[in-house]
Amino acid sequence: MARRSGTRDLILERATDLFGRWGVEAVSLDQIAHEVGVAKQSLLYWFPSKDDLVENVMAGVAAELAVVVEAAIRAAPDDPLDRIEAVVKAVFRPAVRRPALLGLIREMSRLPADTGERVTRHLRPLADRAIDWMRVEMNAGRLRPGDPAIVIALAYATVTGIATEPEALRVVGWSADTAGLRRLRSELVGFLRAALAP
Amino acid sequence: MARRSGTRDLILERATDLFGRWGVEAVSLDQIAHEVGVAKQSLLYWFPSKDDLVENVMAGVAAELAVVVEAAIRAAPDDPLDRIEAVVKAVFRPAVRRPALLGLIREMSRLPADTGERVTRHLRPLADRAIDWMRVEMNAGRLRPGDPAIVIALAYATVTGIATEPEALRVVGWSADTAGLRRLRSELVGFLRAALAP
DNA sequence: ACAATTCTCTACCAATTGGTAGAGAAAGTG
DNA sequence: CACTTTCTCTACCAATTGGTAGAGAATTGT
Repeated sequence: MARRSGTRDLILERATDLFGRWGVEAVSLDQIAHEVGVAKQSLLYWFPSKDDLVENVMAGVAAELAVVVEAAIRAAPDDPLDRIEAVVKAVFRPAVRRPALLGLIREMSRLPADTGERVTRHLRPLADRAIDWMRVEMNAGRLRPGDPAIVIALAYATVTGIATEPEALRVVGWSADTAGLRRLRSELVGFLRAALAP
Repeated sequence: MARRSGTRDLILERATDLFGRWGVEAVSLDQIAHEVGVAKQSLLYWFPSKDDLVENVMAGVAAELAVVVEAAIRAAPDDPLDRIEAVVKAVFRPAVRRPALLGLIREMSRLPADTGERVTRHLRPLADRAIDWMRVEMNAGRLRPGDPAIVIALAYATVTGIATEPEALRVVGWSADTAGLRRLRSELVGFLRAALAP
């Protein structure tokens, strides 16, 4: 078995940040190796190709996100709007601390089709459960009725978009200090509550 | 003066699509030249460097978007929600026909800071007017009150996100046929109306 | 202590990158 | 016609890309 090397984890960590910030194609193996402080060939020892590295990074991100979301759901109250707020807040924290997290998910659409497909599979169960849940709540009249799948996608797009587009926020004159962050999160929650309330 | 060559326009057009779809870094000059059906050095005649090409592409996109939005606003009714719906519909059409359009705006955050800054300047007047307008409507009680700048950014993130993340939509099982598109647009409008209504 | 395994390295490679130099065609102008 | 401007090309180039080959440490189990 692997000696549980820290190198591997370090590579994954730095690669996640770099890929998420600049895009997969824009980041070279040399660059990652240099940031990790190791020779490029050590990367290629742990991940036999760049594609392989990318796939592992993606799987890691998907898994981390799934854990965060599931924990938030379990701990959240029953009211659907409160629950959504809990999930958003749970995702917001790691997303802001590490913009690469959500940025990476956007990278999926640029991956070769089969790699994207494989990563997608990690996310689909999560999405399916979210859709089922939303359908139930809509039918019970506790959420604004609509196509649950699309509404989930819209809510996701709002959260991901706002968390990964510092440029858009700069254009409207927003600043990234602590107060700004709090205001952003609170407006985001308010926006979603209004969009989803029955 | 330039002979008003069609080559230049063709290069801009193909480059816009390719940059928007795959990201600026991922697309090579050779690739663009090949798709245009011209030698790479002809690109470099019209645009002395890749950076220069990128900047022109960005400026073109910003200008096109500005025109579409302003036209929609001028033609729209007075009620703020109707007006927002008109803008969304106006943007949705070109965005779907040409996903690169909005995708490119996301690329801005990956550009070298000064290039991004310059492109940003084309968009800022548009954003400023949108914010002022939204503040007025909020104060008049015709839109849900909040921080107008952030709310604009949130609405923008929703529209851009949903129009540029086919992957997210695929995960929730959405299909890109005509009926799917209509449903998507209608859900998007409903979502925004609910989010912004007073 | 010893051999096997695990890990990281230097040295190299073909292909591709953005970009330069400059020749030659095509068109407009006197 | 000659002459200038506008445009596209072939031929290169240094730097960087992802990746291979294989030597040499470090660590492990026996």
